[in-house]
This record gives sequence, C-alpha cells and structure tokens, in this order.
Amino acid sequence: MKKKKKNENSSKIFLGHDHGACFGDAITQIEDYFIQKKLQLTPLRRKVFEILIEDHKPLGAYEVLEKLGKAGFSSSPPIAYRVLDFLIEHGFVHKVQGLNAFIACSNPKHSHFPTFVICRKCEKVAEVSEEKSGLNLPNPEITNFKIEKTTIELTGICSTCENAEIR
Amino acid sequence: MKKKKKNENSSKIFLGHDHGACFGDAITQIEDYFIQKKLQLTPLRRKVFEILIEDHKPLGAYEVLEKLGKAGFSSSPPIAYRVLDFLIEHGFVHKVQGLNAFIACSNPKHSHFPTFVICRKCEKVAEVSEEKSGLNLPNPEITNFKIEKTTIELTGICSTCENAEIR
DNA sequence: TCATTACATGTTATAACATAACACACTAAC
DNA sequence: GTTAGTGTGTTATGTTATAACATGTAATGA
Ligand SMILES: [Zn+2]
Ligand SMILES: [Zn+2]
Ligand SMILES: [Zn+2]
Ligand SMILES: [Zn+2]
Repeated sequence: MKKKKKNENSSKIFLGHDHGACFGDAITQIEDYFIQKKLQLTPLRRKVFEILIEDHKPLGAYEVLEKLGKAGFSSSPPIAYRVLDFLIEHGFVHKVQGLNAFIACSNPKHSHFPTFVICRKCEKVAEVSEEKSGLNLPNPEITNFKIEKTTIELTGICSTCENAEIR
Repeated sequence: MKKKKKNENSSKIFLGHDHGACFGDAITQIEDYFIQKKLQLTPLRRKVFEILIEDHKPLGAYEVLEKLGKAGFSSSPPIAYRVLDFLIEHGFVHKVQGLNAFIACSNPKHSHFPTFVICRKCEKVAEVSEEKSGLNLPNPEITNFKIEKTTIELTGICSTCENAEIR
C-alpha cells in the first residue's frame, strides 16, 4: 500500500485544513443528516451552524447570539443555548470546556471521542479524531465504566508559537 | 516479581479508596510540600483544602465559600477562587470542568495529567492517574505541540448504576 | 372540525460561575 | 522606616447558563 498521503509532511494538526472544502462539505453533511434523520434544519439552526463553521473557531454562546441578532434572529440567550445543545446532540458541534466556547465539528461523519488541542498563545484549536489522538480507552482499570461522552482537551503551545517565544 | 497487589480484584476505580488514610496522607503531604517550597499554608488555605478533602468529592466554588463562611472566614467569591487557583497551581486541587467544580487531588505526589471518570447517575468522580488511564500522548500527529495542561474527563455510567438502571 | 400532540422559537427573569479593582495588614529586606 | 512582597478582605461587576412560561405552526386522528 504505502500510498503517499496528501500533505503527509504538513500533517501538523494546525495546518492542512482546507476550509473551503470543509465549509461546503459540512453544509452538505448536515443537510443530508437532517433529511435522513427526519430532523428540521430550520433557518435558525442552519444559521447557527453557519456562524460556527464560517471561521471554524470556537465562539462563546453570546458571540453566536450577537451574530444571530445581526442576522435578524432573536438574541436572547436561550435561543443560542438551545440550538447549540441540539447541534451538539447530533454531533455537529462540540463544546470546548476550557474556553466555554462552541466549535463546529471537523468531521461529523466519524462517531468519535474527539481530542481538542488548544494553543494558549495563538488560541488556535484543532480537533483530532479518536483514531489519531493516541488515546486508547477503555483500559482494564475502567472496563466497568461505560463511557458515554468524553472531554479531552490538551492545552499548551504550538510549535509555531514556541519558536516565536520571547522569554 | 508477580507480587500480588492489595485490592487487585477490587481495582474498580470507584472502589478501593481508603479515605481515612487518604485524608491523613493528604494533609501531611500538603504540609510537607509547603514547607519544602517555602509556601505559607495559612489557615485559609488549609481550611479550603480540608473542605475539599473532607468528603473527597467535587464542590463548586460557592459551596466551598459557604463552608468557609461557616468556619468564620470571609465568604466573598474572590476568597475562594484565589485559594482554589493557588492550590490548583501546586497540584493539590483539580478543576472538574464538566461540573464547574473543584476536587482534591487523589495523589499529589504524582506529577500527572489525570483522567476524571464521572458517573452521571451517582455523580461519583474518580481520578485515574496518567499511567493507569490508558492515555498515550503525545502521538506522532501532535508531536509538535507542547502539552502544558490536560483536561480529560470521561462521563458515563458506572457498573453499579448500570446494573440498577430501570429502563 | 376541532382537540391533542409534538416541536420550534420567542420572552422575561434569574441563577450560577468568575474576575476586576482597590484596600489593608503583616513581614522581610534594605 | 521605607519599600516590596504576600495574603486576605470588600465592593462591584462581568460572564455564562437555565427556568419558566408564551406563542406559533404543523401533523394526528377522534
Ligand atoms: Zn467532532
Ligand atoms: Zn500557537
Ligand atoms: Zn491529581
Ligand atoms: Zn454510578
């Protein structure tokens, strides 16, 4: 096999994200999913998802809310929280606990326990899939525990920022 | 070698915690650490730690605050947050992000990236050490990222609660 | 046809969590 | 005895999240 993967050298997690494609794919994926599951991708839900996928970075609920307001929707908190919770339930959005923020999933097709890698300096956030995270759960010690949800966030400094560190 | 470990069979993470010993050890450990590092284990700091280690379960900052008040300390929010932050810095307390709560470390001697296992039903929380968590980081994909801090929380249902599930 | 149900959104009010900014006391160092 | 560092106290405010209730709309099916 040994087929050379595109971007093999630039597989650093903060690079290699073709967001143009990502954006389009994501919209298509959510549309398909909602049809298949007979859910309503209402204007509000679509807008919230678009807001999050637009720059593909974590946004606070109140930031989302503000953008909703500018787009003509109500901007009272429950509006944002409800839709965000809904999108989270269906795997299109994740909450980044360390930032109290919400981010569009990078690959909703994978059912996953994603890892988020967060640079404290440039504040970039990358979602790393289960298979690639190096995470290997469950182990014997937690075999008796049924994992339903994970929060895995690695905070630190990316190589770009480290090289630029002054101190 | 093959020396049989104590509690080998009861190594389920929610069991096998001798809290009597844990409590005493923890106090001794924090005292030693503070002396060694020339830090002040003031009455306030000691009390906050005691509050957290007492029942050894996660408490919200405002719960800690209330207990501080009852013990004769000030109960304005910054008091709790400052001391909690301080204890976190020195590894004696962790924040459980998923619960907005604070918990005494189960083993401050280990420098660690702990995993928290949280039963959503009985709300028990267990801290699993790095070596035992099955976590295996960094992996090739995140080699260029310098991890400074981790948040790893596994939420689900423990075997005890699962067996008792009605639905 | 007209209740019943389910669902999506809207609104008000409030709860829960966290920090900024400043004040004061104590100690150690110079 | 002034200065700097540290620890605690206080007031006010900022940020994040939810409870409770109201309205609108569409599908179901007596
Ligand atoms: Zn994802
Ligand atoms: Zn960076
Ligand atoms: Zn710990
Ligand atoms: Zn349980």
